[in-house]
Amino acid sequence: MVDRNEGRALHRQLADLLRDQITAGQLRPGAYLPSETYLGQTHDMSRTAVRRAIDLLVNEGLLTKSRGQRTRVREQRERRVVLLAAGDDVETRMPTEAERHQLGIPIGEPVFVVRRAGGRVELHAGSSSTLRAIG
Amino acid sequence: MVDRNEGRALHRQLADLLRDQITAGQLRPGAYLPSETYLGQTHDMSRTAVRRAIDLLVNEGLLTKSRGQRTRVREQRERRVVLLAAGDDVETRMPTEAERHQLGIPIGEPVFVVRRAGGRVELHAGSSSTLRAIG
DNA sequence: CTTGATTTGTACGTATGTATT
DNA sequence: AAATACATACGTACAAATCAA
Repeated sequence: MVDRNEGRALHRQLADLLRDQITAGQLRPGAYLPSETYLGQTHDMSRTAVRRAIDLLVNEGLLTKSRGQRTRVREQRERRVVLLAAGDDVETRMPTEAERHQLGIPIGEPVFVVRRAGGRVELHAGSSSTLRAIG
Repeated sequence: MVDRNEGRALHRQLADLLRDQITAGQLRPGAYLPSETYLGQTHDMSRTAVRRAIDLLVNEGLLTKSRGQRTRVREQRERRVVLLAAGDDVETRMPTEAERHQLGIPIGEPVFVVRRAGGRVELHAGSSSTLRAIG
């Protein structure tokens, strides 16, 4: 329940509620969220605050939005296995805008940066890759 | 230059300008951004739009904010090396709120999820870890 | 195919609170 | 204590994409 006297920001409280519903499985991958307007009415807060709550979860990788469509719980993508040989290094970070569009990565999903022992650098979408060390 | 007739959202245009200045090295790690108010005046847009631009870059891991202080370009943290043995699997994702606070991870930084061949699962802050496969 | 309703996106303004300088 | 800077919260209006009749 969102409580104005709790001291925490309304949008953070709503984000927590929705996050809990997602992790508890009440909102399953692919499920549609209620509209921003409806969420605002039912939780007695402005659409602005609702949007900020949703944005938090989008950036955590839990939700996807697109204009005109309802917001949905993100579905796990099939993961390809990327093999790591001895000496390969890996970092992770958020993609640049350009990388996001090139690789088709949604907001809220990081990338792997793989530096092969030979020096070559590869970029892999984090949401659809699993690295496996094989030595 | 931000152009209202360009068709793209003002905050996206400003985010692009700032991102370019960061990647070009004109805004170096640790550097302070101008205040939201000043950016709004100089680019002729509302503070609201400026804040949305900055939020984009925070979620890309390029900026850090904290209340009362000016916004800064994020500095690279020292990276610890985490060794991967044959059979270890790695995924990457954004941390949950709880994980972010436990591990002291700023907004916009992903985590490594390392599944050891034995079955144990480790979490490593992406911004301060490099994985190295050793076989 | 067209229309109208729904839903998210952009943009502004205002006011107030809280933390830092 | 005062000024500065970011945070929260509301309201309004309109645009653009999608959906449903």
